[in-house]
Parts: sequence; C-alpha cells; structure tokens
Amino acid sequence: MRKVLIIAGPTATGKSAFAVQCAKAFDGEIINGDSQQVYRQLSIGTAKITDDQKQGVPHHLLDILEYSQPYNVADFQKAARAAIEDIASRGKLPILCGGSGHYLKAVLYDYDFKSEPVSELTYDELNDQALYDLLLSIDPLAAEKIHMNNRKRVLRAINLGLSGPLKSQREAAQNHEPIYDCFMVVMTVERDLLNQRIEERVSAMKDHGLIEEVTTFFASKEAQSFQSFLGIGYKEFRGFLNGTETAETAIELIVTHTRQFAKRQLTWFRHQFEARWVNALDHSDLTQVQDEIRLWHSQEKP
RNA sequence: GGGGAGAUAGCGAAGUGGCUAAACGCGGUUGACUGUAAAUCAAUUCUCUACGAGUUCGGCGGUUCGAAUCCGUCUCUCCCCA
Repeated sequence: MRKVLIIAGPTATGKSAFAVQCAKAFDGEIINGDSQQVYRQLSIGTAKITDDQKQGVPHHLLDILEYSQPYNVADFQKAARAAIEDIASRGKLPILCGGSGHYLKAVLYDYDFKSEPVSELTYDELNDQALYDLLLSIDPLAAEKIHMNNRKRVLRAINLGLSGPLKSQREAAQNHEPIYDCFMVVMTVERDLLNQRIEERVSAMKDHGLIEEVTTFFASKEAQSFQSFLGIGYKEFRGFLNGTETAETAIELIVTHTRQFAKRQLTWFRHQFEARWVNALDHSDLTQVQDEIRLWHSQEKP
C-alpha cells in the first residue's frame, strides 16, 4: 500500500505552507487537492501558492488547465492517483494538500467512476416532485438518500441508473475504505479567528490585483459561463462586470461566501474522515504532528 | 417655525383588531454530500426549568373579551416648505 500524507482543512489555515514544510522534512512532493487551483490563469482569487512559497518543492496538478475548461472529481481522481503512483515510485512521499473534501475522498477511497458515457437529460418539463418520483421508480434506494429539492443530485442519480448500474448498486459494490496507507491532518483555527483571517486574506487578494485578474479574464459573457467562473472569488464580480454593482460589494460577498465555504469544509472533514486535527496556530501541536507523521512514515503497515 | 412620512426580531422587509412569536429575503448555527463539490441541498434561528410556559413589534398611557394593528402622548429618524 502506498503511503499518502494528506494535509486538509478549511481555507486560510496555512495548509500550503505546512505541506511544504512536510515535503522538506519527509522528502515529499505535493499534489494539489483543490478544485480551482488547477486553472493556469486564475491565481489571485484561488489563493494559489507562489513559486517563492513552493521553496523548490515540486507541486503537481497546479496550473494544468485553461480556465475555459471544465474539471470534475473523476478527472481529479485519475490525475491525482497517477501523481501518487509517479511520486511514490520514485521513492518520494506523496503529499495531498487541499480543501476540497469530496475530491480528496474520491482519490483516497475506492470510489469508482466508471468511464461509460452517462446521459445528461435534464427533464426540464418535470417539476421537482415529478422528477423525484421518477427516481423513486428507477432507484428507490438512492432516492432515500437524496432530498427531493436537490435537483442536481436527483438528476444525476436518474441518469446513472438509465445508463448502467444504479447509483445504489455502484456504491454497494465498494468497500468504502481507503486504498492507500493514509495519514490525514486537518488544520484548523478557532472560528472567530478563522473569519478574521479570511477577511484579511480577501483584502490581500484585492491588494494583489484580484480586480485586474477578474476583468482580464472574465469581461466577456462567454467567459462568465466557464465553470471556473463559479469559483468563490470570481462569480461575485458578475454584477460588477455587468456594471450594476461596485467592486466593493463583490469583495464583501467574497468574504461572506468564503466564510460559509469554510464552515462547509469543516463539516465535511468532521464527519467524512478519520483525521488528526491540528490547531494551525499552535506551534507545539504542529511539531507534535510532525513527529507522529515521522513515526507513521517510518513504519510499514502490516 | 410650518407640512408630510416613518419607527417590526442580528439586518432588510411584510403584516393595519383574533387564524401572529409575527410572511419573505439576507446573515448566523447545525447537517447532508460518490462526475459542475469554491457546487448543490436540508434543518434551525425571541427566552426558558422547553411536546409546555414566559416576554415581544420605539417609550408611556388608554379603548377592547382580545392590539404590532385603533386612540392619546412622548422620544427619535427622514423628506418638503420657510
């Protein structure tokens, strides 16, 4: 089993820096586990690590796509697993660092995204209730776990069932266990402090030219339809770009959305993973985790 | 100085006699999550000794069986004319 060190946690807790520190301490290479930082053009709004901050440590899955391209969990799973294999085969420690819980889990656990084409019917003529009834008739087991109002999920489950094995069957076929020897760290900061750091970070983005980045790449209506525009830090500028709102309003929205996002990340990490939680501001705690990682790193799993 | 409008829960905003602890939106809290996940969705949000009880709709005082809703008065805010 390949060893993989995971540095997770909500935004603005210092994951990137700690990952670099670990890479240097354990001869590792970093794999970006963040869904927006894959885009070459988008750096400021995604809080991408700078070349300086990388300190010579190789980073994978960063700047691999044009911002006009779509990207999804399956793509990430494939690329990240390949990167893990590549890094480990050269005797280095793969370090997965990111805040997209779903992405991380898809790589680490035995999620199986089949490559068969799945239909993309949208059933616009059906209301939520009717759509949900349809799912109930196709895959009642899956329906049990999806809320009727969550159209996106209901739709996906229907399309999966129509194109191959049912969603519920696909999941029943998995072991729901990690396929790597994982050590997962979740960096965290007390909520009030975290909110404060988020505010500071967003205002720093502004100082570093976020508005220029946005107007450079997302001025056109076409660009505003790219998936990358959906990221926090960009979509908030829609009103500004169309001349109906100020940049200030956008900045405030980014802060709020980032705060809400951090909360969701925390929820995910709390409930979806077994992890070693670390207070990112506590140096002795950070040092202690490094010791624990060292121990894990040096032992072969039976 | 004269005339007009308004004060509703953290914020915005409905409600003009009982069905109102008070619509709705935002924000907050909690949670779900298997191909857009920085997405999508749900629950909850006056207080408490919490399947019941107690206090709310600027303050005070009335009318009424019953008021956020009607009357009087005070305070504050905004607009117009001087």
